[in-house]
Amino acid sequence: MGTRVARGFGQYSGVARAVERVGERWALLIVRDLLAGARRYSDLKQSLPRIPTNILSDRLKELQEAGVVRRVPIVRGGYELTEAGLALAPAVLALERWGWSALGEPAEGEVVSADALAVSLHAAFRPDAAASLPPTEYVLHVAGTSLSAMVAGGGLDVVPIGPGALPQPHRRTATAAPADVLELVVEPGAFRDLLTDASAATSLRAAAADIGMTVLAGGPGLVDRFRRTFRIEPVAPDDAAGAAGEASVA
Amino acid sequence: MGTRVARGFGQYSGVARAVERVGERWALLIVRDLLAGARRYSDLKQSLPRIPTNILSDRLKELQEAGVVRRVPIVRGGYELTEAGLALAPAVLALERWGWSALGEPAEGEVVSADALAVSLHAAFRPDAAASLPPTEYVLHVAGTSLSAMVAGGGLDVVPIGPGALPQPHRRTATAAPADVLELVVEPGAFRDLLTDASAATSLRAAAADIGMTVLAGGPGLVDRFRRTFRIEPVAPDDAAGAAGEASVA
DNA sequence: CGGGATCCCAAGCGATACTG
DNA sequence: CAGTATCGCTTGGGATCCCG
Repeated sequence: MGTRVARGFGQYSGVARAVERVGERWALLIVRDLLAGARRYSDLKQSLPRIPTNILSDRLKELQEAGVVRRVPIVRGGYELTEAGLALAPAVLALERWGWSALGEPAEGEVVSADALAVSLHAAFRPDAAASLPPTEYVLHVAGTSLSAMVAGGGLDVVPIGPGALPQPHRRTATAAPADVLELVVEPGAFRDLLTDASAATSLRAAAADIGMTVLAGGPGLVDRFRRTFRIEPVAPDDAAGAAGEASVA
Repeated sequence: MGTRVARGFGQYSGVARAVERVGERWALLIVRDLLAGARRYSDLKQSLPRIPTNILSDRLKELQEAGVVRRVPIVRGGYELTEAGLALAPAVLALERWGWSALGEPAEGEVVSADALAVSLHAAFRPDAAASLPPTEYVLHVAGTSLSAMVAGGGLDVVPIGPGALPQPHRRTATAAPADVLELVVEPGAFRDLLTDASAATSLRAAAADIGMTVLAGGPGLVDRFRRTFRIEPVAPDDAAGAAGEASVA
């Protein structure tokens, strides 16, 4: 049939409703990619290489029925988030932050897409830290994909670089070119270390080459600026022998 | 087999990892209930009436492997969240808030559990608003379950009422009895209206009986205080004819 | 009796092939 | 390019059964 009557959980609850709408396999990854901007069917298929085409088709239909996604009027095969879909941003970014704590090294065959990277940057972005820093452009090359993150005055704007399909109405308002530009080539694992603040805190620039990162452009100190602008707090590793009394939401 | 090798998405990404760990059907609802406190197998089975017992068993095993859940040392059949599991709170609460916007009326046969209710209150809680209000206890009776929410100085503590299993180490520190106590009996739909701030803003107390709510105890004004303390912003309904240019995370 | 494990069937998922 | 159709395989659902 394709479109399927969502199997409920029999609960009158917020998360139950949320999971009914965006909890099917692949659905939240589609939402994540659309959070980076409107995309066409083939764009999604490319940034989600392992999704079967029928599943992508089914999910897009279901997400439309759920009021999360709608078609872009003019563009053939174009999809974008509705208001309700955009409202998922806090939840998706929270999951993104949580997922980073478990992100280990990339497994065999795992890819990094530009959209995923863009959302990671949004999840890691610290507006208040950025507000007190001079405008900066960060150009990142990670695992074959490239993007540019403009940071100015507490705001963040990420756009993919390259033969970008679907010209976005990116409101990168013609601000004067930023004084500082940092351009990095990083391997996925090194990118995680960059954001996660893990081990190499101070010796990072020195050991840059060792951990899979090379600075193409940008003076010293810009890497530190990046790390103050983008950071995800790691979660304490699971303690098998934790003391008692642990419960309840913070 | 039971425990299953998690099917990956082939993505090196935070949300992909998150969904691999807690994205299976029912998993996030289990986490939600455990966010309300440690629970036993039978407690979970009761608050999730429609979960097949084998699925509950499988999920608990998987969540343990994922480092999200661990067994409670002494209690037989007791489960609780690990540090990593607790770190899911922001994501679960964000999903809870989003889900409320789509929560409509309860469908036939849908239940409301005390744990779900407790998480809803946490999701709706406004610490800054609460900080400027006098300490208050809210006793809610919704669809057969009851709970007490203590609000004092920007803090919230929710405990179920009744023959509560698994005596929680609830750090409801022996604060002096709150000056004000509001006790309500609300139907599920009315509870949603209470939180969602929807239509009946001012005429709420007058129309209390009409919308399925009765005040058992508490002076006038306490309902308004409740609504200032607990509120979830609704999401604009999906506009099928929205203008162009909508994209990117906020 | 609470805490699970086993079974079977239906539904969802994945891979491939195919069409407007 | 943007999907639809088909076909095995895997998972979830529901009932039953087992074990301490």
